[in-house]
Amino acid sequence: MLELAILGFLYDTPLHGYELRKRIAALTGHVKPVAESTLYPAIKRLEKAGLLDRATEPGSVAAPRHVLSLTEAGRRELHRRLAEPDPRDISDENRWFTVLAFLRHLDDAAAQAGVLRRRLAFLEEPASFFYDGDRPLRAEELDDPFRRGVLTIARATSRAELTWLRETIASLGG
Amino acid sequence: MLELAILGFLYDTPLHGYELRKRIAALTGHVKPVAESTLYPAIKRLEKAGLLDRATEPGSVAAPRHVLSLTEAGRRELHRRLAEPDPRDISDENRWFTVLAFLRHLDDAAAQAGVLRRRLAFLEEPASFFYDGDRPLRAEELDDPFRRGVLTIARATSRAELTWLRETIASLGG
DNA sequence: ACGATATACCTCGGACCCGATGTATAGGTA
DNA sequence: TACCTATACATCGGGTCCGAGGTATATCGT
Repeated sequence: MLELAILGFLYDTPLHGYELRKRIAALTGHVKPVAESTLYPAIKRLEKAGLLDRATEPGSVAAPRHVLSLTEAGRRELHRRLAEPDPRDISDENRWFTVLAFLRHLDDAAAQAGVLRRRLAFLEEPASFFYDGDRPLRAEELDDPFRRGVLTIARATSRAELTWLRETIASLGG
Repeated sequence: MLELAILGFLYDTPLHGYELRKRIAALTGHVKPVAESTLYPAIKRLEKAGLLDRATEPGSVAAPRHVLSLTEAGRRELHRRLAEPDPRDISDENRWFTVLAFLRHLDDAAAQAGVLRRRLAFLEEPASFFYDGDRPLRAEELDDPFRRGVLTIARATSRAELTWLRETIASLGG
């Protein structure tokens, strides 16, 4: 998820680590903060894998900046991660939102629609958080008000997203 | 999140690891699967910390079961984790849902309302995923249909949850 | 002159997580 | 007979993540 965000932001324009940190904080930080001690090693990983280039520039304010840019391999890797997301990227909303935030970088509309269709299939499966044996329970069947809340919220999300997915897939010519 | 689920399920009734695994899979597994090799070490951690007791029983079908039950310290720890959730438990929906799934174990209605109020405060803060400088952007201001989708879905979730939170806090006498 | 804050990067240890793999037993099925 | 699935537990290595702490420079307020 973090690596996808790094690749996604750098696809648009080269950035140094500190600026990257601020952009990632703006994107997902209010929900899932990312520590500096997570970001810098992640940058090193991607650099070591040949996906990033580093160019040292004199710092405009303080210490020298390491301006990062995607290599050709990095651009390909971003496309690969967007076109063939991990199952977790589909099911986990945090990761899914990160995919959506950068899906425009996949310039093929059919490939974009394919990714949306995978999320659609996931949401259309009958699933709950609470079961009676194998049968998924509905909000109305629960006594616990907090568990009822979980289902109420999840259902609202699911409805909004299903509507949006179907519209968007249609508008992509899928 | 995993540890909270273990403590939460065992609060109701003793269970062996394999059954615990199935319950956790039913609760959060469709969104965020938990591997066996994550569960068993987590059980050991909690046991080592004195929160769990283990009693070996002959297996009803196959290998002998290790039936796990909460110690008094384990019950206190669950209450503590529910009453004073980590900030991440409030902001991250996956973790928040786990808190909600077991919040009924906190028998004090005022404490329950306090936890809901923390989530309410988080949702009432003006936040987005995308910004123009410091100003959070609305869905309508975005050209990118995928990013617009993120905000559309997030807004639907937020609205449903705000309504539910306010109702539930009121009904708790908060 | 002093401290706080922002910029800009980094390391270390410990905790956590996962995939792969292993060890058994029992039941079904080809 | 052979294999697959389910039950039930566990370890190992590699990787990821975070909090705490460290190193500088520049700016601003007091």
